[in-house]
Amino acid sequence: MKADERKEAILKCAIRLFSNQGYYQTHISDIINEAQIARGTVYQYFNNKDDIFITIVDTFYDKWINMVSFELAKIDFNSISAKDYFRHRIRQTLNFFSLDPDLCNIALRMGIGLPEKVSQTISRFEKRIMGIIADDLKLGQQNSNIRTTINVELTAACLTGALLRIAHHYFVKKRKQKGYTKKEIDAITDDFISVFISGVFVPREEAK
Amino acid sequence: MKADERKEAILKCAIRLFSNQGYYQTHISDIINEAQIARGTVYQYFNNKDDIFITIVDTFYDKWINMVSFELAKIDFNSISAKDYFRHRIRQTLNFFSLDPDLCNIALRMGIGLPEKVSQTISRFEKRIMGIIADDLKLGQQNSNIRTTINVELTAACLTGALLRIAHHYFVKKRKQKGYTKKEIDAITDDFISVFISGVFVPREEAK
Amino acid sequence: MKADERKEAILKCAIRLFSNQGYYQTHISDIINEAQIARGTVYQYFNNKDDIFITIVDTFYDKWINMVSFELAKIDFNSISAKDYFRHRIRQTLNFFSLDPDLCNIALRMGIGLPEKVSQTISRFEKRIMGIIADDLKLGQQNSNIRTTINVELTAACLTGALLRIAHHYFVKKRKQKGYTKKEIDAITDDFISVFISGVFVPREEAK
Amino acid sequence: MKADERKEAILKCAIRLFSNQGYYQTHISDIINEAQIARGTVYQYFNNKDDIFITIVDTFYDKWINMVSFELAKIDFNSISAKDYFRHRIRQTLNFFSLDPDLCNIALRMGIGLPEKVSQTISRFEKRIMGIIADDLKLGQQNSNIRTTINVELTAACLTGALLRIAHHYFVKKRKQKGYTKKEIDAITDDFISVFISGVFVPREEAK
DNA sequence: GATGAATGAGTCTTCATTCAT
DNA sequence: CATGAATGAAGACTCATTCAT
Repeated sequence: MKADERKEAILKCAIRLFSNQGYYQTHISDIINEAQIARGTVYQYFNNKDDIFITIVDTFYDKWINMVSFELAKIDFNSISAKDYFRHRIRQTLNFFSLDPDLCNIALRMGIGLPEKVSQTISRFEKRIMGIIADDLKLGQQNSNIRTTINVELTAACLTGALLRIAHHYFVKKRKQKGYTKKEIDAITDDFISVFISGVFVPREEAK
Repeated sequence: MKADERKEAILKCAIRLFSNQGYYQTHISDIINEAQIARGTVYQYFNNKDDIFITIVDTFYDKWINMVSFELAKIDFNSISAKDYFRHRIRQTLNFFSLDPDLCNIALRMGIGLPEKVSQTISRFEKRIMGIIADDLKLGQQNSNIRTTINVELTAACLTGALLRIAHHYFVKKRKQKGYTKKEIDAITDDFISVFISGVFVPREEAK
Repeated sequence: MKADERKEAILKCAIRLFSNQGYYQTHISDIINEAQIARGTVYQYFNNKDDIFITIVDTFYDKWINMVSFELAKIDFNSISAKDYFRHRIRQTLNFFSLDPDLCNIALRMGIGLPEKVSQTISRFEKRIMGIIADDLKLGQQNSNIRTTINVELTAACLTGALLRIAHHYFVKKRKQKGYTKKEIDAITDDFISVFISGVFVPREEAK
Repeated sequence: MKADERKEAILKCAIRLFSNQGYYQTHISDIINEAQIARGTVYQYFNNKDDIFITIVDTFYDKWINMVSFELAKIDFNSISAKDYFRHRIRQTLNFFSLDPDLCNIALRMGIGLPEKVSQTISRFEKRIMGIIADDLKLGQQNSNIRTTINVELTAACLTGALLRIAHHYFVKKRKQKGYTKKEIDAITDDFISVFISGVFVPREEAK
């Protein structure tokens, strides 16, 4: 097996294990059993256990950033309404999380108590999500699509919390063998938006 | 020192440590250093490390249940509007979390990767919160205060996620030396409600 | 067993093992087998393997420094000849080394390739010996007892090399069950002095 | 690259590494990085790590033996004085050591704690040096050039200890970029001889 | 009850060596 | 011959738990 494939195989096993058992209860022994390799082989591809974990979260993070940036580039800001824009954002993120329940679980549910460096990668991820939502809210306020009376910090946290929880709820706890269909994700997105829409957006008549 | 006081002292130290360092990175050595007691003494009050942790979360859980039940008993359901009822619920929960940032942190941010029995106490806690919110939503639907068109499960998850995140955001990450005042909590509550209210409740005119 | 006794017992075993097998080939397992204790017990008294080794060398070093300083205080510099002074110095050092062949071996024969911190304690020891010899030589030159024509640096290195090798030769390689007698050490000292004396000191007639 | 050159290249790198880091802290990985070859290639030229180390020391030993024997053959024993004979011996040895500081370091400073077979090659080297010095002393005694009263064993140990330490002191610790000149080595030799000569040899008047 | 010395199963990590390509 | 992926025995260190005093 080539180096890249082997590294990928190790990561694949590690993702499943970290998701199911968490950082501390996933041992190198588990990984080598799962991947059917020798103990030393792991250390040919990763410096240590932390390195494996960080690689996983960082890769997931990078993919998400790419997805978000790419989708933004495709949007025609003249023809899309603020509501549709938000719906699009929410849908894409949910869609992304839905693609890999294990990665979703690792990224969203790893709490405190991890080694310092590991912990940082997790919190960076969550901070970034919330930061982007806050920026979007401010942008919407400038364009008079978002009420200027809302507490942006709190609203961003609400949206983040709700979003991450929805993701975890459906894609981890209620995971489906074959994943969620596009239709199902759209339905979740619509329900999500219908909860927030009136509270966040100014009524249609008042918007430009 | 009497037995009860000693046990309480150990728990107090353990709460701070578990909150700051998490389950795995909090060692019995840390606890005995902090509590200024001998190693063996811990095992006269607790069976093992898990027992300490579970005692902490369970105590917190029981307090919350008591608070919720007690507050419910005081409400005059004839004179309170659905909106005010929800506002009240949210405010009480936030208030409760705000009382002990360490307990709040332990309860809300301990992810997966804990020993099985420990993990259960955490998820039981979160399930219960979401269950109560879902029940409240259904009750509201029966009383025509909550739109029958909403996805109850999802909305409950949204509210739970937003709620837990807000709690963590303000009471753990942005914790204040002297805790939050009643006024500040009210402000957070109002902001929280204003985000959700129109999306969740039917417009006032249509309600009875 | 009390803490001090236990620590002493561990050190005693470690000294013998380090002397016989060197740093790298002495394993914690060897020490616990020899000392009849559990693995963890070692780590109650020492941070790690390095700590054990450094403790041994540092203790030996401190003893030597004390001996050297103490002996110096007892000397009557008015009545002692330079030759006798040197003989005294040599005898004391040889006497000291002869007391514990294992410590002698550890201190004198541990070469390069040890962990940085460990390596430092060894080289500190050797540097100190050579420094004291160089100081003695300079003092002798000021008092016209030592030829001013000698290369002090080189001569100090010669004396150090010869002294340490003699110590190792007799007290480690040709070690005796019951140690060397005072008489035997005196004989070695005299032989040692007789090799160097005429080459180092100015002839008696020319000295004051 | 031809086989011989390749083997030589590996040894060259290994010498530098063993000298700087010692036996245990020099890993096969270090050698292959330094030599820019593949891991397996090392094992086509050497059986194992010990084999590399032993090859290095043995080669150095053989060179030294050749040098010593060759030099001995050139000496006209009728015209050379005992003092000049010793000076010649010392100069040649110092000269030899000065040629390769790394080999000098490996041969002179590798202490105990090496694998059995490795340890033997080192001690063989040192024993041989001391043996030759002892033989020279005895020869000198037969020719009445060396005092018959000296303790030959001790004196040989002194000379060996001093000689090796001088070599290490100047050629390793105070090594020079371009090596030592013949003139500098002569100076060291003269200083060395002047320390020992009068103490070892019978006064000139008494010699034949 | 309180103590703290002792325990040892359990983990991560290292690194010389092998062998199929 | 050269390569480098794979191996796995071996070693240091951790830490919750026990128990004699």
